[in-house]
Amino acid sequence: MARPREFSIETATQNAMNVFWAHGYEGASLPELLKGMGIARGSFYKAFDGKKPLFMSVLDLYDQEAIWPAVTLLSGPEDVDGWKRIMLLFNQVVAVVASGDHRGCLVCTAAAGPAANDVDIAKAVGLALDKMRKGFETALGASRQHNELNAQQRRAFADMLTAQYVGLRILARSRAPLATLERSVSAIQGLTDLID
Amino acid sequence: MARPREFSIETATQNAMNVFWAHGYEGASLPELLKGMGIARGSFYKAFDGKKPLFMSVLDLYDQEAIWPAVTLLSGPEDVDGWKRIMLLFNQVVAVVASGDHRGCLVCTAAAGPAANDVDIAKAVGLALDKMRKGFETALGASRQHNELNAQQRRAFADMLTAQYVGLRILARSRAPLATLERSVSAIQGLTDLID
DNA sequence: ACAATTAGGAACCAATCGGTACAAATCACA
DNA sequence: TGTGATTTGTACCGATTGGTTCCTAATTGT
Repeated sequence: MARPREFSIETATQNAMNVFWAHGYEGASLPELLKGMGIARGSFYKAFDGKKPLFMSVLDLYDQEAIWPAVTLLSGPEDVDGWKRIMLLFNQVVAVVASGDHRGCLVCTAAAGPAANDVDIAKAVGLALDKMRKGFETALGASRQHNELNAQQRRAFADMLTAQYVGLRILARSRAPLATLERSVSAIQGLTDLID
Repeated sequence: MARPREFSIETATQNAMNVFWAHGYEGASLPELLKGMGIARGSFYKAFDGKKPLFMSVLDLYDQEAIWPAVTLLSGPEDVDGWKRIMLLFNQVVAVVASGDHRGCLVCTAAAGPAANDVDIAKAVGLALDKMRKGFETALGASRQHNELNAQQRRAFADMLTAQYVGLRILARSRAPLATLERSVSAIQGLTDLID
C-alpha cells in the first residue's frame, strides 16, 4: 500500500557508525554521513530523526558490535585464566592499531569531545564504559594471580584498567607511536609478572 | 610613535587558553574566544593571526603552565622518592576533579578530537605527552621500589603511566564518577604495595 | 601639528552547519 | 488502472562558522 524503502536501516546505521567512528560526533558532517550511508537528505530525515538520534542508534550498534564482544571476551569461558583474557583484549587493541586502524574507540572519542556535554550521549557513554569496567572486574575475579584481592581491590583494579583502556584508545587515535602502545601493554603484563 | 596596545597579549592568550580548555579546539567559537579574551575581532586578527595560530600559542602556554609543572614535580628533588612523586601527581589530578574542575587536560582533549588530524597540533600534542612520559620515566628511576627495573622496563612502565594519565583526564572530562578516578589511582598505588 | 600605529566595531564574505518543505517517483492494493 | 501511501531527491531555510576589510577614534613619538 506504500512505496517500500530502498535501503536497509541497519546497513545505513552501520555505515553511519563507520563515519562517526572515523570523524567523531561533531567531526562528522551531514553530507559526509549521507555520502557514507548512501542515502539522500530526505530519506535520512524520514528514516532517522536527525544527527543526534542517529548517533544514539549508532552508539547502540557500537555497543553490540564492539563493546559487547569485548566484555564477552573479558567475561569469557571460565576455563581460561581471567588475566590472560585481559591481556588478550589489550593486545587486540594494539593489533588493531598495528593493522593501520587509528580510529580508536567510538565511545572513548565521544567521551572526550563536546558531545559528552549532551546528557543522553554522556549517559550512553557512561554505560558503555561501565560495561567494560564490569568486564575487567569479572576477568579479575577469574584470575589465578589475583584471587587474593578482595572485592574492593578488584573493583579499584578494574577501574584502573578501564582508564588504561581509554588512554590507549585515545593515544591510538592521536597517532601516538605504535611502540608506545606496545610498551604500555607490556608494562601491564609485567605488573602481574612482578606479583607472581 | 604609535598607539600602544591596550591589552596584554599574554593575558589575552591566558584567557584564550581557558576558553580552549573548557570547550576544546573545535568547540571554542571565535565569538566565545573574543568574549573570553575581552578584545574585538579587529584587534584579534591584528595581534594573532587567526584561530589556529592562537591555539598554537595557547598550547605553548599550556606547556609552560601545566605540563612543565607536572614534569617538574615528577622530576622533582632527588631526596623524595620518585614513586611518591608519581602518586602525588595522580592525586593532584583527582583533587582537581574533586574541586569541581572537569576540564581535564587541554592536550589530552586535543589529542582525542579532530584537531589531532592537524599536523602542527598533532606534533605539539605528541611533544607534550612525551614530556610527561619522560617525567614518569625520571621519577621511576628515582623510585626505591623500582630500582630493580632495567631501562627497558622503566620505559614501558612510563608509557603505561602516561596512558593512565590520559585515560584519567578523559574520564574526568566525561564526568565519570569521582569514585572511579579515586579507585583508579588507589589501584595504581596498590600496584607497588603488591610489589613491596 | 603631524605621522604612525593602534583599538574598536561594523559590515561583509563564502562556506558550512543541521534541518525543512515539497514535488516527483515508486510502490501496494483495490 | 486508478488511487492512496510513502520514499526520494532537491531546492531551500536561517543560523553560524572562521576570516577579511574597511573606517573612525584614540594615543603615542617626533
